[in-house]
Amino acid sequence: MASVHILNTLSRSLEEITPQEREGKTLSLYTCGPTVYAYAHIGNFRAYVFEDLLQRHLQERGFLVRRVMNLTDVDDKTIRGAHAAGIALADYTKPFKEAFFEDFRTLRLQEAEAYPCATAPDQIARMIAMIGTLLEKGHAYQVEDGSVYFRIASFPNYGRLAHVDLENQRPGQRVASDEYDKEAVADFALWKSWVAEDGSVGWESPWGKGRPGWHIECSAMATGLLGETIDIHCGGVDNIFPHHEAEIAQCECAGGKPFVRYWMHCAHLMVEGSKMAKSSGNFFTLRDLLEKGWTGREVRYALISVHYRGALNFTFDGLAAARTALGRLDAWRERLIETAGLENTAESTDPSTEGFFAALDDDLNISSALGVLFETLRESNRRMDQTGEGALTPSQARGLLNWLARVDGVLALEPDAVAIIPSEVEELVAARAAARNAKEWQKSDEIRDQITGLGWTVKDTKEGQKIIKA
RNA sequence: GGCGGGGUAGCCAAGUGGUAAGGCCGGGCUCUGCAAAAGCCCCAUGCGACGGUUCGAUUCCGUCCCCCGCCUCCA
Repeated sequence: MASVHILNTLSRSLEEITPQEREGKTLSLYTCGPTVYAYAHIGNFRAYVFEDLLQRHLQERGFLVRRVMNLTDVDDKTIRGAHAAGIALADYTKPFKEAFFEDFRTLRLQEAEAYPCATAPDQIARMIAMIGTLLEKGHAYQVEDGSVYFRIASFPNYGRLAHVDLENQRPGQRVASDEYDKEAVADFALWKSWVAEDGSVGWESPWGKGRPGWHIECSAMATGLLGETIDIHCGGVDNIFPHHEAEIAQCECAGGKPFVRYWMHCAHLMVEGSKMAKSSGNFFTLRDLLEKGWTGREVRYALISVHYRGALNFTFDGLAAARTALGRLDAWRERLIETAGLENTAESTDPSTEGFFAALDDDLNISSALGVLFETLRESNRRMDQTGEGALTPSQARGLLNWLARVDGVLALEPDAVAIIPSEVEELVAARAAARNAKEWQKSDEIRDQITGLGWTVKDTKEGQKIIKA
């Protein structure tokens, strides 16, 4: 039985992932989702692609993964955006939510079990209940304007995840005007009382009209849907402090149980040496890249092919490399299909191919896994070049295809569905075949130009003409 | 200042106390009417710098240099 090991941010050591129940197979996975005030950029999606790889590999290893991803649809930025647009908050966030799910599918991310929204009435109710509990237990306090803050001094473990000592922290640049009467600078808002800029945004609570703080949103949604102790919690490294630290404080103070067993964080996507961020303006959305002619799976490959804990420099050279590598994989796949023919029985693959999954067991070592994939590709191509002794047999090809199906289950990089070839193009291809048989090369080339003019590319292979969308 | 991640061929990148995976680019060849595609082969005496330990270090230890991130609502 294979065991999956990951680097736990909390312990900073490699740990084997095990279910909470002795004989169980289920793992709960909570992943911080987007704030829907704009289109998510591909830096955001790097985290989601990493989480998708994690989920798929855990499934390959026999676990049942219950994944929840939240959508933050109320915060300063969404309120500001709605206000600027002069529309209701829900109307402002709706198109960004829809776009997010569209991008999600384009990148072949597996569906989560639930996507709770912070503004859902049941979630708001849960947040209010949690805040009430924290107040009762003395972990929170209300200030003059009605806002409620978490009392960090009441939770000695605060800072354990990030390994920070609050005494050594430099004060941040921002000092919000509504936080002047906090007990301690580091105390964070659980409930923000309504102010004029909030417009129509606000919910009634025991502390008056207001809205939840960002941290309590995640705490409430995570424990509400997955239970008081979650197995794996992921996010970007920038969320370790203070967001995840705050989540721990809230959940463990309110519930009294350990909040998360394994914390995993992925490094940033970089652009020319700096972190890709909306605030820096150096970002690309998936839409930007699709418009430039890149496909979802090419972007997925580029994002998935670097280990999640290393910074990934985003470049168009990198995308081009992804495209070429995928083309090789596609050609190999087709060759295997041809070699396998109608053969049903599969010969087991070389044991070394299991190295692909073993590499992922080791904290998702994707580079090593891809190394196995491409070595397998070359070795079997070599054998398909041969005839007679040593040549790849149909049943061996079938075995490799079966293995490849498992690899696809984890990487999800199989080719897009073949585009439907218009009858007009089909006719030209047939005419060209006839011209080629008659060795009328000039006519053949003319027809090829016509096909190209219609937006298709024709290639002459040993098996005849192949047509792909240009 | 505190904490964390990193410096491996033109680019991306894995890895190991015993002599450097893999991908892209580039070069060669094969296939081929041409073109394109594809396949195979080649491509780091070298792993930020300098010391030390060792039979042997890119890998361990020490010192130093450089890059990036977080430090209160950024994945």
